[in-house]
Amino acid sequence: MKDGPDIARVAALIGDPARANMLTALMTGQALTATELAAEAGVTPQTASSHLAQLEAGGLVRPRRQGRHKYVSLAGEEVAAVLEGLMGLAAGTGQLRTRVGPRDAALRTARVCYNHLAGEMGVWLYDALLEQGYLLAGAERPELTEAGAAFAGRFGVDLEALRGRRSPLCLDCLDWSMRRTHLAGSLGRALLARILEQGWARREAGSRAVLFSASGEAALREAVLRE
Amino acid sequence: MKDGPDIARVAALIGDPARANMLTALMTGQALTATELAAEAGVTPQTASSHLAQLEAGGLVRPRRQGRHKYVSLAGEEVAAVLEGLMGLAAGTGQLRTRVGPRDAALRTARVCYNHLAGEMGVWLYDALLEQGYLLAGAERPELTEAGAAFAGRFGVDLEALRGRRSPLCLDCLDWSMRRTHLAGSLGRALLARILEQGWARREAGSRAVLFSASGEAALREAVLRE
DNA sequence: TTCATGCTTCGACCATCACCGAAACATCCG
DNA sequence: CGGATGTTTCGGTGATGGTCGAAGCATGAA
Repeated sequence: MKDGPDIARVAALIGDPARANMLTALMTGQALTATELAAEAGVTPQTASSHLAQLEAGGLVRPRRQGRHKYVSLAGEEVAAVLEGLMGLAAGTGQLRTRVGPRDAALRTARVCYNHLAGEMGVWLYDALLEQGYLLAGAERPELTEAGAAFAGRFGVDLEALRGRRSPLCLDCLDWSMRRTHLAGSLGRALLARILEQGWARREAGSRAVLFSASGEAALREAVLRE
Repeated sequence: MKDGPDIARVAALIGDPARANMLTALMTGQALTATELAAEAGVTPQTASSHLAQLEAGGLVRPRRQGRHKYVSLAGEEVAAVLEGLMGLAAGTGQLRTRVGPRDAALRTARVCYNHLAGEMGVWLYDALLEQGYLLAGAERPELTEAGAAFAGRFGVDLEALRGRRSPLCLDCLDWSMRRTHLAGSLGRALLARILEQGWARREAGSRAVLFSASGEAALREAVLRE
């Protein structure tokens, strides 16, 4: 039966190890050049070029030319969410590729998921926002309450600017390590940006890890939990 | 470079058209037999068997043998969520195939499966017991909770008598019209017995059909959902 | 301009894997 | 018991697609 949605085509794109490595590398949210991605995937630039062409045609990544460089980033949050979901499935079947180490622990604690916060801290933040009544879950997408809008203001997020964009304000994203939902969308991205701006946490170069300082973590909890 | 689980393995599983068609067919939540899935995928049973073995090894589907048939269903909600996400990524979201099950409407609605309730009502009852927290699924056999025991008492079931017997209290049984799980075991039998005793439904002579009256159906829903 | 760097296209090689025929195995029915 | 149906294993074939070398653009620097 040849009909049906082209789920196979998209999945086959992700299904190649070289392309999967590229996409995983792009989960940091950074835009990488074609040669950098070739190195990540462990293939020659020729091969990487072919892969990137396919990923573009499949709508998974978005290229941006700058001079003679070609910067590539994930096409959007939906792509990141699907990749995160796939990681959850892979982790669930015990097919971890990396042996557990200190770096893994850091990733589990807090990491970047495309452009928002994931890991234990991400899940905690999501749950806390729900508990404080700032966020309403249950529907197709989470919804920000009035109290939540006020909170965002206190947090230093310019909601009006975010609402003007096309991308949705709030989105659910599934965490592969926690198997729980955390907050994506432009609000999720803005919250992470503020956390970094405040110096509560910093990003490890070339990694998805987000390193909170002890005082930074306390400050975040304080900011979210205060009534 | 290599952080996170190996998504290529899982994605490659979904990436084959035949397997993708199988998974898409399973998105209804129904369990399908191996030959039915072969037809869905448009391949021979031999090929389908190979695909199913891979999907099982990858943890995407869960098999269940009943007689000489092999019923296969999705391994869990996470799998369905990922498939849903992939469908969203696919540009032209295709249509879902709708399979028509049994011919007799009455049998499909409610019937006797050996000694317990099957059909739409049977599946509804099973789901409702889960949702109310009366039943715990997921293990080898469903388990009755304390609240479930209390419910059984209110329902008029003598649990002590049932527990004395050798036959298991709770058993999963696969519905041939819904292709979903419903409750068998001595408790399943006792529940059906009480339903008939209360006059909520009656059996049609010489048939497996169980005919609920409108008030009887309402009474059953009331009894299960109250609180 | 000439050279260097980054990316893409072309061509060919080759491993992987889906596919099916045949046959074995398992289960149910009469 | 034998016959029918559903599922699995095995062996061999064929095709899709990843891979790289070599060469062809494109951009930036000297």
